[in-house]
Amino acid sequence: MASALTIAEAAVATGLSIDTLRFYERDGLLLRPVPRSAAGHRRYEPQDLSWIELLNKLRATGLPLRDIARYAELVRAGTGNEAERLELLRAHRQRVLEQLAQTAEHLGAIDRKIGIYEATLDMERTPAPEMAS
Amino acid sequence: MASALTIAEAAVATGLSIDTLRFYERDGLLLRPVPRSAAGHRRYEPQDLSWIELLNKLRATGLPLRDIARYAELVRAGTGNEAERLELLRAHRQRVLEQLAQTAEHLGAIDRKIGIYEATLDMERTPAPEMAS
DNA sequence: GTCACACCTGGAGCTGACTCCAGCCACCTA
DNA sequence: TAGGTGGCTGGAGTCAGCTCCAGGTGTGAC
Repeated sequence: MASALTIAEAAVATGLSIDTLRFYERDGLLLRPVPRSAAGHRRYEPQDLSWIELLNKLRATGLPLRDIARYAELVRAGTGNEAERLELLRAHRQRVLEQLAQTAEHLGAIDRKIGIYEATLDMERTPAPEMAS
Repeated sequence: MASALTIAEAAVATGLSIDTLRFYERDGLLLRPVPRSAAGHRRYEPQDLSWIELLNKLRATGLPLRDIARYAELVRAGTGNEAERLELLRAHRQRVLEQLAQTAEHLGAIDRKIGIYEATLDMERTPAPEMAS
């Protein structure tokens, strides 16, 4: 089994820091305690890494760690609570959509501001033609 | 001049809390100290409110308060630094675009996850037709 | 065997962005 | 003139999400 990563490798693979990986585990954000080597060192298996990838996506889209912990708890509890998991994801999806729309709108305002500065600077570079000459 | 708002009114108008309005002012995020009434109470004028609206958009799109303070500082310094302001806004715009793209991508993954749960629950509700009968 | 190295734990510290509080003042109303 | 309301200040507290640290262990290289 070549496919178990050390914590340093897992950090590179997931884009998280070593400290953050340990912190997430302590906080119950993972589906299980990461398996250990004989020496007690963490060995991340593919299932651990793919869960962390999902976790990263949820976090990057703004789901608080508390909610991710709740979701992990549901998954750990096994089949039977799929409706609640679905509800959690749908609620998050909804917020993400709203946030996307908002951001796009605000981006428009920022773009207009940029346009104004561009015009200002353009005018400086090519001043209005002088009256005589 | 009916158009100057108390801090309580400004809070409603901007969606910020009274404490946050004072905090932003203390931290130099506004273009000027908000004018005061004879009693020393803040009176927000239209120009203050419209700056706060821009501030809100920058913040809502993820620009750190430190960078907003820097931008405010440039605006306060008057004409002559438009290139730097433009640079700041363009850099922010770029990050917002990247973040939008990322979020949209992650949303896709979340949607797929939702699809899986929906399928699971659907199957439960309408079990496969039985063999005999 | 001793050195470096990667990793371990529990707990403290930090950053960003607020939020709350005590103690005070000014205006209005009855 | 007494009480209530709304605002003031400076400073402390809070919360999320990490990040750092001291002191310790197991493993391989020389």
